[in-house]
Amino acid sequence: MTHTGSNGTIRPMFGQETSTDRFATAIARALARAGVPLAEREIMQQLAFPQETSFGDYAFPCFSLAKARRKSPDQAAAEVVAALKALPPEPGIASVESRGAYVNFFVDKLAMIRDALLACAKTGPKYGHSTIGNDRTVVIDYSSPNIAKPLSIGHLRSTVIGGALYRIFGALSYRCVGINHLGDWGTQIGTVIAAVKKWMPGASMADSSVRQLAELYARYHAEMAADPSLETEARDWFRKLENADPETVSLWKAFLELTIASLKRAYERVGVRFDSYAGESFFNDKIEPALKELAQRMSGKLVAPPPPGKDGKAPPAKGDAPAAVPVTGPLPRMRESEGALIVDLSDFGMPPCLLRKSDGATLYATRDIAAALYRQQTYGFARAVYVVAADQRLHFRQFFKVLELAGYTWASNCVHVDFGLIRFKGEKMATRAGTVVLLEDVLDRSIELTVEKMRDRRLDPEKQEAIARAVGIGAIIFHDLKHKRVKDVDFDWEQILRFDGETGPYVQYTYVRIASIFKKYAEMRNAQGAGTGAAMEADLADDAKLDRLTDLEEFQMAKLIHRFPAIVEQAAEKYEPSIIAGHLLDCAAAFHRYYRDVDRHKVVSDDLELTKARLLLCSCLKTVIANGLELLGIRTVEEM
RNA sequence: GCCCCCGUAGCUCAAUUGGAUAGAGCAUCGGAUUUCUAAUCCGGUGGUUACAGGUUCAAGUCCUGUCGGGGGUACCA
Repeated sequence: MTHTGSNGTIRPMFGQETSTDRFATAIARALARAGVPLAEREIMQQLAFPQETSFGDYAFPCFSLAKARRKSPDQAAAEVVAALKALPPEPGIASVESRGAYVNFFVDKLAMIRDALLACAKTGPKYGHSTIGNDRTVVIDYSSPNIAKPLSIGHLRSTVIGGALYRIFGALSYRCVGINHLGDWGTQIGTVIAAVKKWMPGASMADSSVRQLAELYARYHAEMAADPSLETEARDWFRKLENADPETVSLWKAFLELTIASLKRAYERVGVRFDSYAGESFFNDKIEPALKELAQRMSGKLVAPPPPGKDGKAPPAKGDAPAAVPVTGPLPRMRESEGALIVDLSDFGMPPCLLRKSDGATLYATRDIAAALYRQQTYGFARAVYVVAADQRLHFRQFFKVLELAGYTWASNCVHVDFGLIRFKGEKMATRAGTVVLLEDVLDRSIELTVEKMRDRRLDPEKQEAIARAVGIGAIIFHDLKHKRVKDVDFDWEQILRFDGETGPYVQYTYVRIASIFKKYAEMRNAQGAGTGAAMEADLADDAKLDRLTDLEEFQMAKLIHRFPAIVEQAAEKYEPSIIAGHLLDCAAAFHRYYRDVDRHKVVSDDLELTKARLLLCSCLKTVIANGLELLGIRTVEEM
């Protein structure tokens, strides 16, 4: 079975399929030959990266070995090194030494540089991608806002995390289905209809905006507190909708269309897309059959006849199937209790999962179950991922457990990818309380600030707008994705709009600087009457003299490039885009450190051979940044 | 009440999933620009990893308890 573990990690779905690191493999092989009594795979799992890079590139801790051999760890490490030195050298490994309890390995720097740069240059925009997904389907449910409301900053997390996972899994050759499970049904819809009928009679939807609808909703909700009759009115409207009253239905459809159009504009801005907008209403006619199936599988009993169909006619009578099962002996797990239909989960330390209210209506969990069945049937997913806030943990545990108890083997492939709440000055944000910050307002503000910041740069005014958009919005997305999912975040204008330090603009700026180096190079070549820029970057790998890259900083950049594919896999394995964001920050920092030391590292120089080697290195780092940002949904710009 | 998550520098976060001297950014103090874009770089200050026990060769990480913050907890989604 699958669980979002307590710390948010999830059982590995990759297993042995992860692509291998040739250096780690060589080291494991050598250690096994040198008498470490473990399988090569186990050794590889124990390999670590020393945090102090001068200690080596890979390390093997000898504590457990020492215990087995009844020696001190230092001694064991020394013995291993001695044994290693007696063996023929492994390709790619330059030297080994023991330091305390560790066996530290130094890779052949040139080999690492060559591996990294050639692989990266060869695959270019596909660097970091792989085939481990093998076309298996991953269904990702994310964003999923309610209709007739604009997106708030609270929707940002699900939207960008889901969007990033969509692209990350896609890059690993999973076939992704992005689903926006819109909240387009329920009494809240009745409230909106009631409010519109009351205060906007006769107005056409074309003249109104989602924001207006939201305001009406908030107003209605506020007045409801004083006037309870409004509540029944709202409920009546929803009943009308359920009974397919034509006028009400067309109003509802208008809300839906208006909302989707507005959502699509917002999603386009943050680089997110969906394959399906099948919201709650889509499952209305799938709930009863799903319940019936569940009841059959769990020998449960159905309570209360299904409500009448949309057109008032009786629902298609599919036989009076498994009606009441006599209750004898231990209570069936799925049963009637207090007039409601429940699945008893007390064995698992959870409150019961409610499938039908005592008034016959179905609930959140019922709909999710119907949706899961539908998705399994329709898409045959290998994994269903729900990117939903952490306050829904219990709901997902219950709902997955019910699927499991019903005997659906694929229940173990359902995963709740949870994330911390966005709070506003310590409080949960709520539309009703009016403490919402709208997503689009945040994006706009960020773009404005970017424009201000660009003012003192001499940039082509025509390009300015596009640049400001990419940088401003990128800052917001990156700020969200750089933190681990589990953390709650307090919304703070000052922090979200920060452009210095570990931020999106910092990473984008790295890209800009590298692009600028290439411009400089193109100018130089043109002055010499050499080829054009486009061909230039592509050809670099062919004749680059990589042995000219001898500085430590260059090796360190190559190491980061080399690790990128593993980083992407790790991000998928843990459903954690922040791993990619963190790696990009490392890349950016490594480059800036390198770049600022102009005396030693001027890329474009008179030494053409060295220039080309360095250009290739920079080009690869630029590729990693571009690919990483693209996975996060952030655009790159050539200047800023 | 019970269950779940979180607690690391003044602030926001990392820490290769149990490994070496706990690292970054912001803020603050001090430096670097005739240069391929300073949205940058270098250095200083800043830590009893909430607290108390325990397991282990090794604990920020695992276990128990306490404190603090957040969330959830049968007919909302």
